[in-house]
Amino acid sequence: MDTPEKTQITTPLSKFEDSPVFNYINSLSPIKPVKSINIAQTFHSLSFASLPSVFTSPHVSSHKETRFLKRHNYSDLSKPEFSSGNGNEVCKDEGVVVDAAQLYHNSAELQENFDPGMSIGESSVEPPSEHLKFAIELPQTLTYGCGSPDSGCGTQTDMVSESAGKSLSLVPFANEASRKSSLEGQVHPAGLYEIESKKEATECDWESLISDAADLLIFNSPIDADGFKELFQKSPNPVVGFCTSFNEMHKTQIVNPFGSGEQNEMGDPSTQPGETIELTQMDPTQDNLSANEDPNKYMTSNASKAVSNLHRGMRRRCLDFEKVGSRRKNLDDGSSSSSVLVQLDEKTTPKNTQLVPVKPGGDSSRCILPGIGLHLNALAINSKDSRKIKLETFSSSITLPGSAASFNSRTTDQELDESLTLVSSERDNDLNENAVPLVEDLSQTSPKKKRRRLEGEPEACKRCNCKKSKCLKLYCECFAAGVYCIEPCACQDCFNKPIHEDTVLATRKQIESRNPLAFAPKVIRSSESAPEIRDESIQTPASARHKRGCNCKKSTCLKKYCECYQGGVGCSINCRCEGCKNVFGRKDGAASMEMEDEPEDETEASVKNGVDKILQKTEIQNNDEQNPNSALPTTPLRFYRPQVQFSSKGKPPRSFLGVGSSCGLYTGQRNGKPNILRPQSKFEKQCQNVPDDEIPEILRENHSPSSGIKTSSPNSKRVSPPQNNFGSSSGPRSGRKLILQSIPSFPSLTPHH
DNA sequence: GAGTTTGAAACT
DNA sequence: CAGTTTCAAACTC
Repeated sequence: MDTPEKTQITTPLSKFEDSPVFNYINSLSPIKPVKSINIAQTFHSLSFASLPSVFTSPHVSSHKETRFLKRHNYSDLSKPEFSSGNGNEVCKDEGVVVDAAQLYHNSAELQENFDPGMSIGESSVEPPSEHLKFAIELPQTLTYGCGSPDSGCGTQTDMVSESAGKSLSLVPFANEASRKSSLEGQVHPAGLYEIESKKEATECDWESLISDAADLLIFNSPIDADGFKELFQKSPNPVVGFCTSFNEMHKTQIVNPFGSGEQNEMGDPSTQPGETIELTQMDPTQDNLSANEDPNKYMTSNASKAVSNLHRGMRRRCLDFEKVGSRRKNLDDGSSSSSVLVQLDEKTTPKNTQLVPVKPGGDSSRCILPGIGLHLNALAINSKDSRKIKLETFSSSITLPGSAASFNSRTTDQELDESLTLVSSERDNDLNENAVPLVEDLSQTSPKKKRRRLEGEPEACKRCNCKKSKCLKLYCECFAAGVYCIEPCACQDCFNKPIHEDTVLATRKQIESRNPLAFAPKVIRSSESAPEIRDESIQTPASARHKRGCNCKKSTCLKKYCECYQGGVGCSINCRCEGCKNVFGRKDGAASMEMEDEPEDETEASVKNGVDKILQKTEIQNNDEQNPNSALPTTPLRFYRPQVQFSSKGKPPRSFLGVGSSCGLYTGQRNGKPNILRPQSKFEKQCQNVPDDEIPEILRENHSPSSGIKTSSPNSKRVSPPQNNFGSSSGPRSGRKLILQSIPSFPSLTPHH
C-alpha cells in the first residue's frame, strides 16, 4: 500500500469506479476496493514470499523455455500443455494493466475470503512462478469474476482450474512454478505493476485452487498441510512466518537437487555476479525483519528480490547450472575464480547438462554443489521421482511436528550454510573435492599448487594440473567434478572455464552420451548404512561402494590410486582389484574396518598399520569426512550430532559423501548436498530414501539390497542390512516407506496424482 | 621440484 | 568386450 505500486493500483481503480462497468461490477460484488487492496497487499506479500520456487510461471517458460524444456524433460506431459497454454495466456495478459488492477482488487477480496491458514499454506506451497501463471490466466478469470462477485475465489478458482486444464494442472503448475520462481525477481519495474496485480489475483486463484484441489492433490495427509499451515499461523507476523517457512522450504530445496531447474531463472538481472550471494548468509531472521519493517515494500520489489535471493541461495547451493549469464562474464574477468558446474535435473539425461559458474566468493556450498549436482543428476534420472523428492522434502520439513519442527527451525539458512560447509569439507569426494573451493578456500585463492593444497589443505577444493586434456576430459578432476577450473588450477590450455561454456557443455554431453553416469559420483554411499557407521569405526564398505569398482593391481587398494580407497569405501564384488587390502572393506568381503565384526587379523593388523599411515596422510580432513557418517542420522537426534565418530582407526581418505551425498546421495552422493546437511535432517533421510528409488541403477547397485551386487558381494552381507535404509530395525524398505509416509504431501503434488 | 608409479579414462 | 594408449593424480626421492 505504501509502495508506489499500490498507489498506482488504487488510482486506476478510482477511475474505473466511474465507469459503468465498474459500477455494475460493484453492484454485483459487495467487495470494497480499498479494503481489499490492503488485504490484498498483505497476501500479496505473503503469497509473494511464499511462492515457492517449485512452481514456474508460463512467462518464465516463454523466456527461458528452451532451457526449461531441456531440464524439465522429466516434467509431466501435462506440463507441456501448461506451457503452451500459458504462453497464449501470457500474450493476452500483456497490456492488460487495467484488467490487472481489477484483478488485483478482486483477488484481494478473494484473499479476504480465503482462510488465512489455507492461503498461507498454499502460498508457501505454491511456487512464485505460479502467481505469474495465474496472473496470466486471470484475465479470463477476471472477466468472469466480475460477473459473479460471490464467486470470488470459487469462480476464479474454477476458471483457473479450467484454464489450467484441470486438477492435475496443479502439478504441472508446481513444476513450472519452480522453474519460474525467479521470474518475479526479474520482472521489470514497469511491468511490476501488472505483475503484482496478477500475482495477487494469481494467489487468490492459487489458493482457491489449492483449497479446492488440496484434497485431491497436494496433501496426501492432512497432517502435512496442517503442519505447513502451522508454520505460518504460528508466527504472529504472517510475513515472518512465511519467511521462516519459506526459508525452510528453501533449505529443503537446496538440499533437493531438483529445485535446480529454477536456478537458471534466478540468474536474472537481479542476480549479479557480485551478488551471487549466498543465501547461506541470508539470515532468515533478517529477512523477516525486513519484511516486518516494510512488508509491502518487501513484498513488492524487495519481495521479489528476497525471494529471488532465497532462491538464489538455494540454487547456488544446489546447483546453478545455467545461469551463467551475466555472472559468467564477471567470472571470466577473472574476478573470481571458482565456478561450479552443476548439472540440473536434466542431468538425468546426459544431454541436458549445463554448467554454471559460481563466483569465487561464493558459498562454501559450491564445493558441495558440484557433487550434489552430479548426484542429483544421477538421481534425476526419473524426473517424476525427482519431483517427488522435492515435494517430499518439502512436506517433510513442513510436516514434522514438534521434534520435526525443531528440526526444521534448525535448518535455518545459517545452519544450512554450516552444514554445507561441513559437508563440503566432509565431502571432499572424489568428485567434489577438487571441484570448487569453499569460500574459505577462496580466500586461499593463492596459487597454491594442487599438491600443496592436497597435502596441506585437505579440504581445499582440488585443482587440476591438466596439460593435455584441456580439462575437458574426465582426467581433469575439476571437469569430472562438474566445476570450472579456477585460478589456482595449474592446468594448461584449459577449456574448462565459463568462457568456454559451450565447449564444456558439449564435451560433457558427449561424455555423458558415452556414459550417462560419467559425472555421477564414483562412490555411492548408502545413506542407510551411515547411521551405523558412526558408532562403528568404519563400516564404510558396506555403506558405500564404488560405482564401478576399482581395478587396482599394485596398490592393493591401500593408496589413493584406488578410487575405492580414495573414496573411503570398501571394495566390492564389482572391483577387479588384485590383492585387495582396502582398509575400508576388502573385495573378498573382509573389511579391515569391519574387524570388529569380523576380525580378520590379517587385514587389520597388517593393513591397518599401513593404512593408518596412509590415512594419517590423507587424513585429517577426514574429520570432516567423518561427518558424513554423522550425516546419515536416522533419527532426528542424530542431526544434532553432525560429527561422526570415526573410529580412530581409519578415517577415510576422502569423504564418503562423495557419493552421495547422498541424499543425494545425498543424498548422498552428490546428493549430497542434501545429505549434506551436516545435521542431516529429514532431508537427508528423505534423500536417502529417495536414492534408492531414484538413484540410477548403477548407483543403486551397490546400495540397493536387491542389487545382485550387494547380495553377492561379501561385503554386502554386512552392508546390505545397513544399506537398506538406515539399517534401522525397520528394514531397508520399511525405512523408506516410513519416510515417504511422512512426506506424503509432496508426492501427492507429483504428477502421479 | 622432478621423476616415477599407478590406475582411470579414452581409444582402438 | 578386451587390449592398448593416454592422461593426470598420487607418490617417491
